[in-house]
Amino acid sequence: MVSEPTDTKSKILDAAEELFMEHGFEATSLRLITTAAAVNLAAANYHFGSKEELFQAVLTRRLDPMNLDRMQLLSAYEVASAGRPLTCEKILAAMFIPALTLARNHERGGKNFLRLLGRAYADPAPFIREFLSTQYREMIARFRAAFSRALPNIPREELSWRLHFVMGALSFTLAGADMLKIVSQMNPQEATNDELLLKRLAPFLAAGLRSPSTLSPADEDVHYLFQES
Amino acid sequence: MVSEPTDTKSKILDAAEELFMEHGFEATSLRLITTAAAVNLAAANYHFGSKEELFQAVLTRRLDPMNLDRMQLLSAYEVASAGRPLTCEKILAAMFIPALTLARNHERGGKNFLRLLGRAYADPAPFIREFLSTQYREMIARFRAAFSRALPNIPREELSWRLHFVMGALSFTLAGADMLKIVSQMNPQEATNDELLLKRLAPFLAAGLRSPSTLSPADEDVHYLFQES
DNA sequence: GCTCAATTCAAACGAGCGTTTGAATTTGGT
DNA sequence: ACCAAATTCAAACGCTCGTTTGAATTGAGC
Repeated sequence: MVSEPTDTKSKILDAAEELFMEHGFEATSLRLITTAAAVNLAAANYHFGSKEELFQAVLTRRLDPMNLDRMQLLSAYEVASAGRPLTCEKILAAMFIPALTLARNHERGGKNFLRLLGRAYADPAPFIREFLSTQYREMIARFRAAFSRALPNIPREELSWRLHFVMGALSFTLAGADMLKIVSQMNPQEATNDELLLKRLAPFLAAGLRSPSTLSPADEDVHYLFQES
Repeated sequence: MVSEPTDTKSKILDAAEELFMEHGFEATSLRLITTAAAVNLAAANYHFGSKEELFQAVLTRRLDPMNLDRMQLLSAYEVASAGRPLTCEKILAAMFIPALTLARNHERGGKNFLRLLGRAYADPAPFIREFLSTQYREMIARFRAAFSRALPNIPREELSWRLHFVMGALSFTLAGADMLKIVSQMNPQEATNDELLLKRLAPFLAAGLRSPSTLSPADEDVHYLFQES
């Protein structure tokens, strides 16, 4: 049993995390948050300044440690490999394990936060996009360099696309199992098993990352997507 | 030059499509839409009933024909293959080509709509999720069956996951190139070239789809993601 | 040219929003 | 015990929202 927070600031953050996840940024009012947190409405503005700053605080609280963990884990793998390039699976593990740890450690807020994060990726609000951009820049740069060493035959440009696809599949997957109800009648027990989910996602993405670059030798010759019959 | 619509209903749909794409559902007001469309505020409720119904009308207008095209294209490929299972690339082409056609045909609204659609996937509003779920159910079922024939060695369950990842990477990619600015300093000319984008995405996803199923023989034996050193 | 339904319009409704205010209360140092 | 800073609180401010209303305008059929 996780002990409930006692200070106003944490109570607001916890309630905001859950409600932002459930309804999105725009559709979640400060009155809804402060009522759920059992604090006064003005406390939100007093402690965080504005609704936007509260949202950023919700993200920062868990995102900063997670991305730090990712980079430290990647560094540890690189040290252990003694100069040899890492496998794609290893690099993906450095991305996924901190996310899994987050999902498990804070049983109350962990999964909620990952869903919130996945949805924030697709939010059109400029302040959200700028915030995420700066939060991720350093981590993405580190992982891009690692993938570049792991896949020396993939041109930089194509690797950028593939890293983009990886982030897409990951965030979409973390954003929630709702789409699963469309795609399949998934076993609900398994659908909530994040570890198994990422164990399926990692090999899928590793295979895509390793696939030979079709565009680098002669971009203009690749028309198989539109071939006839 | 595409001729501007003259009737009120189309003017509202066009303005709503662009503004919903730019700001999201909650953050876009009917006043903003009707002002941009140069029509009276009440016209939105008169023609569409409510803001939610207007949003659904925006999606339906292009989504229904696109998904019909996808299914017809898949059927055409299946007929042409004369009973032999299709390749993953072929099935993915049946998913992607109608999206590309949409992006190119309506030069004004095409790309806007795809970005709107990609963002709608991640919108937490229940009415949006239910709407998309019913809109996609038939198409997803058809493509799942096609992939199942193309990949007989992948267990049904794992194929559901992989189809989920495909939808994730696709919708994330369609939702906009904003994340690309994080992932890389992408060539902006290329970043807006949807055809080339999907020509990079399709091989990436096909490789992931074809990768051997690691979990089917003995689920509990796969711990490589957490192996030491 | 009249009729009647369809459409457009300006105006308003009630509600909820983020934020601010200023007083009341609590807290921690001396 | 006292003071000053930090925090909580009820109330309100100004604003925008989606929706509704009822009259004005349009337009096709007879």
